[in-house]
Amino acid sequence: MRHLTHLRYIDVVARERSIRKASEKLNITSTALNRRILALEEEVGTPLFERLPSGVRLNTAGELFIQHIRSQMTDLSRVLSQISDLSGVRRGHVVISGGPEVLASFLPKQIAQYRKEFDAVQFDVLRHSPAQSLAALNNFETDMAFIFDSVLPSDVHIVASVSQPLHALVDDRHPLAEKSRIKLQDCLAWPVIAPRSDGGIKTMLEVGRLRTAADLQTVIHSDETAFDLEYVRDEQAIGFAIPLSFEGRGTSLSGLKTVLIDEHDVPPGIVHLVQRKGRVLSVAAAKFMDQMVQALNQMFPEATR
Amino acid sequence: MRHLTHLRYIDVVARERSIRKASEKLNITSTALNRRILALEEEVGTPLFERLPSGVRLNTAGELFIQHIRSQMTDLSRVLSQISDLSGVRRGHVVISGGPEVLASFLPKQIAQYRKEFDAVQFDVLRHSPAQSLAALNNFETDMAFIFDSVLPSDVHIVASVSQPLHALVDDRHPLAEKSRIKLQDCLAWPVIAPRSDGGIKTMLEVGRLRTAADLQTVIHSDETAFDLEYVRDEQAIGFAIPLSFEGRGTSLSGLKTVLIDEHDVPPGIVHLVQRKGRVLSVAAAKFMDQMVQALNQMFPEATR
DNA sequence: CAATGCGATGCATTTTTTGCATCAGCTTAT
DNA sequence: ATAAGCTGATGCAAAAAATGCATCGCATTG
Repeated sequence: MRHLTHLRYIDVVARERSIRKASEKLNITSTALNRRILALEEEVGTPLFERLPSGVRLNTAGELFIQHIRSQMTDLSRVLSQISDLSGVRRGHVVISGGPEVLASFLPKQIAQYRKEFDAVQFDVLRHSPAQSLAALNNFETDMAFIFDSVLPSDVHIVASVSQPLHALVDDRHPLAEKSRIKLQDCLAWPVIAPRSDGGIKTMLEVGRLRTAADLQTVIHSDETAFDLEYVRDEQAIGFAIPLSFEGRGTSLSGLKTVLIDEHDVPPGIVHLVQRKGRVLSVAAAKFMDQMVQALNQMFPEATR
Repeated sequence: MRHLTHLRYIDVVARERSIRKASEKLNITSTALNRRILALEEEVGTPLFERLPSGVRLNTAGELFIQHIRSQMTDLSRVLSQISDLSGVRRGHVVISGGPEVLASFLPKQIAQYRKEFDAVQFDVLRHSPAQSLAALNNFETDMAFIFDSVLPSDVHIVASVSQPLHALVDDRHPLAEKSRIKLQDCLAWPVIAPRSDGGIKTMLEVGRLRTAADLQTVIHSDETAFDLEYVRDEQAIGFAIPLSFEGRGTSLSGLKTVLIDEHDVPPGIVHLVQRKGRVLSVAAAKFMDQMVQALNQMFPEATR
C-alpha cells in the first residue's frame, strides 16, 4: 500500500529518533526521507520534529500528528482485513503482547486452535512487561495484551479478568507433590526458583513474604519458563506458576506437579486481557479475542467477570 | 495537504458516481483520475467500484473503504486543528446542519458570538432535512446537526435536547396578539402559513389537527422563514414558529408577536443537537458545541436534559 | 443505426521523487 | 585544542511517477 508507506516513513523516524537510522531501516536514502519530512512539515504548516545534534525528536505537534498516523495505519489494516473477509477467507494480522505467564501455555494453545480454523491469519507474539504492554497498546503496536497484576490506566479497556492463585511447581517425587494444598512456609525447606523481573508472580511472592514472614531460599532468578520446568526436575527445587501457565498442558508437564498454595498466605493475582479503549479491532483480532474470552471463562468459571 | 488530496479524489468519485464528472470537479483529466482508482484497487487487491454503463458505483468493499477514507479525512483535519490550537490561535472549520427552525435566529446568533472571540474559525451552515442531516453526519460531511422531532438512529450521540412548544406568529395588531395563550381552534378564523416540507412544525400541526379536529386554512406552504415573517404583516395571516426561531431576536421581529399555543392541543416538539457517535470533534467544533449547549440550557432551563 | 456517454489504454510530456556529493553544526575522543 | 564522527539540510542531475491527449471498446438511448 503506497499510501501506507508514506505514513510509515514518519512513524519509523519518530521511533528511531533519527532520519538516517530510519532511512536505513526503510531502504531509502536519508535525503529522500529528510525531504519527505520537510515536505510534510510544510504541509502541516508547523515543524513536527525538533532537530537535535544527535537526531530528531517529536515536538508537541508531532506527538499529536504521530498519534493520528498510527491510528490511521491500524485503522486501515483493519478495513483491509474486513474487505478480505468479504471474500470468505479470514485474513489478517493479530498482535498480542503478554508476560511469560501467558506465553508458556495458554497463548500457544489458543493460537493453534484459532489457526486450525483460519490459517490465513498471522500472529505476532510479543513478550512484554506490563509497562511495555501498555505502551505498545497506546502506540498501536499491539492489538491486545495480557497484563498481570498491575494498576491499569483509564485508556485501556478490560475485556476479561481472571483470578490466578499461586501454585508451587515441583517434581513428581518431591515430598510436597502429594499434598493438594500447602502453606508458603512449607516451601522454606527447599531451594526455590523465583521470577527475575518485577510484577506478576514476583510481586505475589513478595506479598506472601510480608504476610507470612516466609523468607524463601531463592537460588535462581529466572524469567524463562522452559528453564524453570527443567530445573525443578534436576534439583529438588520449587518453582512457582499460575494456572494460566500450566492448565491444559499435557506431556510437557509430565513428571511435574502443581500444588496450590494457601490463598491466605498468597492472595491470587489477577490477569487482565485488555485492548486500547475506543479502538476497533480487525475482524481477525476481534474473533480471536472472543475465542480467548470464551476459553478463559471455561477454564476459570469462578474467575472475576 | 497533498496526502489528503489523494483521498479526496476517491471520495468525490464515490459521491459523483462518475469518474468523468468527478474529474471535472477536481480539475484534472478523467485519465489521471481513472488511473488513480485503478492503482488504488490494485493496492487494495480488490475492485472498489462496479463499472456501470452510466458510471461507477461503490461495491461492498468500496463502501467499507470510503467510510475509512472519510473518517480519516475528518480525523486529520481535527488533528490539524488541534495543532493550530497549540500556537494559541484557534483555527478550524465547523460544519453544522439543521432545518429552517434553527437557521433563522439561533444559529446566526451563536456563530456571531463565537466568532467574536475566535475569528480564525470558519463555519459552514447547511440547510438539511432530518434525513439529510443524519446522512451528512454519517458521511462526515457535517460535524453536528440540529434535528427536529425525529426518531434518531443509535449511531448518533445526542448532545442536548430542548422542548419546543408551538407558537403562533402574528402581526402586532392581530386580534390574537393580545392573548398570552391560545387554542389551536382560535386560528381557524384566519389564513395560515404552514411549512412545506415534512417533519418539524408541519408534523406538530398535523398532530394538532388530529387532536382537535382543527382544519386550518392553509393558504401558503413555505419553508422560507423570511417570507413568513413578511407575509404575516401583509395579510392578517398566522404563521407558526418555535422559540428557537424567535427567542432573542430583536428588531427583526418588531411589529410581530408570538403567542403560545395550548400544549394540550399541540404537544411541544423536541429539537436535538447531535453528533456522530464515536467521532472526536475538532477543538473548534467541540468548543462551539459547548457554547451552544450552554446557551440552550440558559434559554430553556426547563427543557429536557 | 447513428449518436452519446462511459471507463480503459498506449504514448509522449511534464512533474515529482530520489540519489549523490557536499555543507554546516554539534559532540566526543584523542 | 583539534580532528573525527555524527547529525540534518541543500544544489543538481538522473530516475520514476503522474498527467494529458488521442483513441478504443462497449453499452445505452433516441
